[in-house]
Amino acid sequence: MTERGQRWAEHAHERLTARGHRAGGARAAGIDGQAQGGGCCTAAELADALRAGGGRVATASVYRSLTTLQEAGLVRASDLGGGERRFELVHPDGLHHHHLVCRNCGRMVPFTDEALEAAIHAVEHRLGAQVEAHEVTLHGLCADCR
Amino acid sequence: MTERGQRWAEHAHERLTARGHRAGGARAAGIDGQAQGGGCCTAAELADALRAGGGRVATASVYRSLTTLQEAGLVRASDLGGGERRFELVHPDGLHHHHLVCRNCGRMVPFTDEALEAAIHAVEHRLGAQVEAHEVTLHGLCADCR
DNA sequence: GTTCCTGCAAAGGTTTTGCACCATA
DNA sequence: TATGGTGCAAAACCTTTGCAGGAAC
Repeated sequence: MTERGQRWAEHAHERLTARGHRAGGARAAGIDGQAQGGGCCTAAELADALRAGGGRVATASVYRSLTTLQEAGLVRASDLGGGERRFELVHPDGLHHHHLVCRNCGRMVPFTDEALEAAIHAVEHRLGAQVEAHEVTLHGLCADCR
Repeated sequence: MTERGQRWAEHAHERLTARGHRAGGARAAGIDGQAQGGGCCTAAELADALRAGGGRVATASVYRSLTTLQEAGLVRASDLGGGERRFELVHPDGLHHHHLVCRNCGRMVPFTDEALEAAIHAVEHRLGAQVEAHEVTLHGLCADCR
């Protein structure tokens, strides 16, 4: 697990406890699994990962944990295509990234870009809207596969 | 149907014929339904629209038509959340738009933005990737609901 | 001890597949 | 006429919900 993921996991456990939630196995699967997986996992992947480690967890409970994490603003659901919902970490420092999905190797390459964020902010102003979240997904070939 | 949608429908029928596909009822539902619906419909909506007009079409066939349209580069699937896949028109002039999804009224507000496109193009270059398609989705409140 | 979380099972929804029939070219 | 598209039905898939048991506080 990356140090950044570790920090997020601690932050997530603390925030859930502060909100009055209890700590159980499925919650650990949701949080620690996300932190270890880098934060772009499906519910089934998280459940499988915990079961592979000897744990016993129901996929349904992972969904429930992820719903709780969403409500607490700790993860965000995103459909990158493929019919399955993936869940991303929301870091306390506010930094977030977007994704390039490679159609050859299937990898998801995360990236950040200030100009992109600025452009989105400008669109928000121009439309008179109030943007609370946004996602950008690029489809094509990653640098390795090109 | 808008004139732009009309042009797209003719273009789509021509391209499918050129690719050796035959014209049937479900294909008409896929193409004409998309053109009339403005190009942001689910498969079920397209099937219902045709059935409301007295036609008889299976939802499964609409899915098959949409798959064919995707392979021909005439529509693009996008998950805007909500668990259902929506299909958007791909216009021959290359112009495309993105969406603001209002969490209050549920409306999808389309928009275009050159600075946004430029920023994405710059990201593509910086990553050394080859971007073939991209989508930007904003979530929040539209101008009316704010 | 009480409340909430969890596992299991079943239901719900969307999308895909199998197969025989029919229409297009 | 031969091929591919179509409708119907069933399967497959992901996600949600109900319920009783168990764990956390």
